[in-house]
Order: sequence, then C-alpha cells, then structure tokens
Amino acid sequence: MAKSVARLKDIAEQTGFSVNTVSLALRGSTRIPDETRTVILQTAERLNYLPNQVAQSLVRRETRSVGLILTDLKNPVLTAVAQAVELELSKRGYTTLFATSNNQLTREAEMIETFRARRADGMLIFPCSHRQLDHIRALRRRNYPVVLLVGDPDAGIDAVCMDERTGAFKAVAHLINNGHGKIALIDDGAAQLGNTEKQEGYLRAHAQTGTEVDRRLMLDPKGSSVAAGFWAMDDLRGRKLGFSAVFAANDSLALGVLRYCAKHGLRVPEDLAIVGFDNIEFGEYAVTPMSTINYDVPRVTKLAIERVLELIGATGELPEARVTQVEPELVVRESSNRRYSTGYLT
Amino acid sequence: MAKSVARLKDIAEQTGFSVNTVSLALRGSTRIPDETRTVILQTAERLNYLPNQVAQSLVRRETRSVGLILTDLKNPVLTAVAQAVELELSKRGYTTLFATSNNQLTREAEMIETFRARRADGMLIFPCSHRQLDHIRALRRRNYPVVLLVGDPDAGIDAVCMDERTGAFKAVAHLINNGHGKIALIDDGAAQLGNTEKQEGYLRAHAQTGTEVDRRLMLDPKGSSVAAGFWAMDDLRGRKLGFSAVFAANDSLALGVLRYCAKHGLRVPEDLAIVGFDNIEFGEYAVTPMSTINYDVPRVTKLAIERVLELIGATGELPEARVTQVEPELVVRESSNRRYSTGYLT
DNA sequence: TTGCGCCGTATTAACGATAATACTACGGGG
DNA sequence: CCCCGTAGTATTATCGTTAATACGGCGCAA
Repeated sequence: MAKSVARLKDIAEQTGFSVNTVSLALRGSTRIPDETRTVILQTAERLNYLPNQVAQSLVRRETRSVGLILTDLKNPVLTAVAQAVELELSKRGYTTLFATSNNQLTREAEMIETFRARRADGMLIFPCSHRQLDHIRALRRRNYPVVLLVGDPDAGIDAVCMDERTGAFKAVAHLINNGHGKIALIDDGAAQLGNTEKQEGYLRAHAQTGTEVDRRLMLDPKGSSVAAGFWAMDDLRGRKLGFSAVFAANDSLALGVLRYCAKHGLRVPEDLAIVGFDNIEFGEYAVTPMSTINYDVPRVTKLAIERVLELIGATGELPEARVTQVEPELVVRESSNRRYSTGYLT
Repeated sequence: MAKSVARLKDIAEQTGFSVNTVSLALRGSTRIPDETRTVILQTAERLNYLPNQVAQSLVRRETRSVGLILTDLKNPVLTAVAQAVELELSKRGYTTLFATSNNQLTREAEMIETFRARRADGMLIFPCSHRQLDHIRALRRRNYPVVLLVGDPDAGIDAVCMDERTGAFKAVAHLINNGHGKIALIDDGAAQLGNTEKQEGYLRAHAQTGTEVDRRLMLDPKGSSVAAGFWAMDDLRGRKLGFSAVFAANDSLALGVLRYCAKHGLRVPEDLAIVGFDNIEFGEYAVTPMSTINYDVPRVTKLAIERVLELIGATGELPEARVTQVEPELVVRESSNRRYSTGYLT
C-alpha cells in the first residue's frame, strides 16, 4: 500500500471540520453548504486525496471486483476474452482480479479460494475440466455468483459460452459435404479432463451423414500450441491410415498442421483440408487462410458479464442457474474451400 | 461480496471463546493450547471460514496485490508477460489486478487511479507512450512503487525491459550484413506516442554501416495487427521505391508482410527478406519461419517482479530509480537466411 | 499465608471509511 | 417570549480483522 496517503481525517484536521462532514462533502451531500464544500474539495485536491476503497469495501460489504480465471493465455481467443472482460467490467466500475489455472485443477481451486478471500463480488471462470466442477458447484450453493465460460447444461451452474458441440459439428459436416470421408480430429482435453464437446460434434457429424469413424484418426496433441499441432500431424501421418482432412480443436493446432504441410510438401487444401476453431487473426492471415469456427468473443463476454452482474445484484437466494450457448458460425477460407479430389494421405 | 460468510465472530459465538482467541488460534499462536485450537479449527472448518482479506488489508495496511497495466493483449508477447507476471506474483502470495489501456493515455491514467484507490501495493506498467510519463513520475514522487516494462533511462522511473534499440539494431544490421541496402521499417508508435527506440536502432544500424537511409521506406502501420502489416506492405509497394527487406516492429506485423508476399507471389526470403520482433510461436511456425528478435519474457518478468517487490518492501523513501535493459538475441530463421541476390522489389 | 509470575483468555483500540443519530444555533410562528 | 423545526455539523457505532494491553486464577517459593 502506498506509504502515506491522505485520509479523511487529514482533510478534517486541515479544514477544522469533522471527518463525517468531510465525507459528506466529498460525496456531494445536499446538507453541506457550497462554501464548506469548496474548502473541503480544495483541501482534498491539494492533499491528493483518493478514497480508500479497502475501507469502503469493508463498510459497503462489496468490493466492486470480479475474479477472472482462465486456463491459459497461449490461446489468443482467451486473451481476447480477458481483454474484453476487463474493458467491459471497468466501464461498469468493476476491477478485474486475474488468474490463470494452467489447466491444473488444484491451482484452479486455489485461485477460487484466493478470490473468495478477497471478497470478489463474483467470478467468471474458464474451468480446466468441463466435468469436474464440484468445487465450483459448492461455491454456487453458498450463493456465490459464478458464471462459467464453458457450458455443461446439467452442471447446475450458470454459464455463457460458445456451443462447441455445434461448432465442431458444423466444421466436420462441412468437410464431409466437401467429399471428405476420412477426417482426423486433433483435440486435447477430451482424454484427461473430459472436455468432450468438440469430439461429440465430430462424432455426431459422422453419424448424421452415415460416415464411418476411424477412432485411430482421433488424436490428443497434449497441449494446444502450434508445435503440438505440428507433432500431432506428424504422429497421424506415421499411423499410415490415410486421411484427407483435419479438424483441429483450435487455430493454433490448425496452424501447426499447416506448417507441417508446408514443410513436407503437402498442398493445402488440395492434399489436405484443414479446419480450425476460434477464428484468430493469425489463422485468417496465414499463408493459406484458415477455415475455422468463429468464436464470438464480444457476444460471449457481454452476456457473461451481464449475467454475473445480475447474480451479484440478486437479493437473497441466487436465481436458478441458466446456461446460454452461443451458436457459432463456420468461416470457410482457402484451407478447406475445395471438394476432395486427390488421394488420401498415407 | 458473497452473501453471508462466516466471520471470526461467528466462530467465537459457536465455541464460546472471544474473537481474539479465535483469531490467535487460527493464526497459530503458541499462547493457545492445542485443545482450544482444535475446537476452533474444527468450527472454522465447519463454517467454511475464510479470513476476510479486505479487513486484513485495512488493518495491515497492505493489500498484497499488484496492478498490471498493459497496452493491449493482441500482441502475444504482452499476453505472455501477463501470464508470467500473474503466475510469479501468485507464487509469492500476491494477486494481480489487471487492466489494459488500449493505448489511450487517459485510460492509462484512469486505471492508475483505480489501482491507487484500491491500494495496490505496487504497479507494473507497460505505458502507452514511452515519453509522456508525467503522471507516472508523479506517482513515484509520492513514493508509490512502480516499475515500467519499457525503459527510458532518463525517466527517473524504475524499469525492466528489453533493449529495443539494440534489438532493432541487431535485426537491421543482420539484414545489411546479408547485402540488403534498401530496408523498409514498419513500426507504429513512433509518430504519435514517441516510442522511437526501434526506429533509433534502425537508423543507428544504417549509420554504423554507412548505409544511406531512405526515410520514405519508414512507415507507420497504425496498429500492430497482422492486417496492419499486410496493408503497410501494400502501401510500401505502392511507393515504388525498391527495397529488398523489411524490418517489422513486431511479429504480427511481420506475419502480415509474409501473407502479403504469399498473396502476391513474392518469395520469402528470395524476393523479400523479413525480420520481426518478439519471437512469438506463430512466427516460428509460420509457413516460412520468421526471423526475429527474441523477447525474453521470463527474464523481464522475473526482474520486474523482483524490483517491484523490492520497492514495496522498502521502508521510508523509495531507493533511486534503476533501469534494467535486457539484451535481446537475434533469431535467424528462413525468412532472412539468405544473402541478397535478386533485384529490388518495385 | 502472601505474593509473584505466568498461562490462557478477554478487553480495548486501532485501520479508514459510511450511516444513523445527536446536538447546536438560529429563525419563525403561536 | 418560548417552543419547535431545520440547517449545519458533530458524535457514535459499524464493517471484520489485528495488536496491544489487561485480567483472573493457579502454582510455587519465601
């Protein structure tokens, strides 16, 4: 805390009024005549007075702060969420407390406790597992305002998120419609953390079109960096199963696949079609512009913040949990804009 | 703030001890016998007690929080800084208050005031202008611990940062050594905000090698997105000045240039050599891997946090401001790994 | 038996603000 | 001429915690 800052008491002493009068004057009470107010305001200005929000929080029993817990900032779309959340909250007079869980459940739980101790008025959480939510459910049960940024409709926790299942469905259906029969899936998280939404979309697209799934084409890249995508592609080719398209769970992975193709002389989309997820700028401006599923950051952010502020404003018991899933759009670019024609990769 | 949480008083009432005894017991004082402590701990557990950090902050006169103000999260390197800072601070028991200035000086000043009102123990700031620092200097003069993440050695404010001047120098010298004589500079910020470090490095490299500078090859892309790089390149080519290399102030811009080349059939590095800045993964794994200047995120983060905690820990007057510049390394990849041989672009 | 020390716990006063209530002087009405 | 309302300001309690000090009782030594 800054070494020695002016308090109401200091202004009181300098002006000869009581602490309470100073407080009232600074807050613009009508009970204080203009003359008195002017003296007080000038003194406050001179002393560079700024109300101590810690003390205010204590007495008002609200901190006007919201905790934001993300898994990781390597994914530019999470970054965009972080920035949008901060901007929107600050417009409404809230400060953002920020943390990343690094996809570790224990750290996620720790950060939740930290924010609870700091009495954040509410929290926005991108949980690392979409299934293991007991610690968060417990929070909600104690009437703590929480909004998740991924949605399990049955979790009993508020959520605002992209409908990943539908997004993945659209991506894979698009590939199938373009004549692809053997489509690889590069998706992390499904295995350890149970984040299976995209996988489910992938499977459902196959099912609805009567396309057979080769489960050996489904691969967990262990991470979601560009490098992970590169090595996932390397791994897939090593399996010699033949495939003509890849759906990657995010654009970083997809760009890794693209880089692999460039390095090994595979043409995109002629030899391999690629669709990513998130619609980051690096995909749009890749040397082969990347087809993808758009993540509607502004909309998700806006709805999530509105919801959490609604919960914060609720008196007594929290209202029933509500899950809002935003329908994602397919964005077709060069990396998948052709009907399948050449042979399967081997 | 969560609706109704257990307080020391609640534990006191349930156990029959006084508030103070409970407080001492929970903090592990030796004056409390084990028997008493056990009862109190169990009750605390049962009531899901968590100390109210707001109250603690008030009485301890420190919040154990640090404000982090960045310009923008579109640049992945700033993102990486944000994540590293948060992780490192949380290891040391500090919470990160987070804000972005969107490169607006007024918003930067606002966020500083917000954090000051919240009594953040210190601040780490990526200022939007490296020159207009009066508002920050004023903070420091009032003994507020601040560390900048860009360094002006003469600003009288602590700073830990990459030596951008030297970085730019290395990049441009590398291009000149490879035989390039006409090198474009794509660098935002220099014009409006006075962030001229990279430009200075660019000029110095020319001066030291006796290479003439054509100032018409220096361009402000107005922004630092991939798109901005793309259009900057478009603009440059429209000038018909002839040039064989580009140094871009960050990798996003450089990737935009790369995309432009792909779209217009220019080979990289044969027709155009490109060097970026920051060393982001998307550059490393671009279809033509991008030469760049490495931004040593872990080192900058570590030093900056150490310094701000040092300032926070200082008693009385703050020590003399100290500016630490980390020497950046040139990373040569495919986008510039050839001696200049073909003709100037026109 | 008296007194001293110490152990365990309670009481009181901060921290910096807000909020409810209490005073004081002045003016107007009965 | 006195009482009452009100404008302007002060006093006091409160938020949830920590810190300094106070207190009561017991054991032990003189």
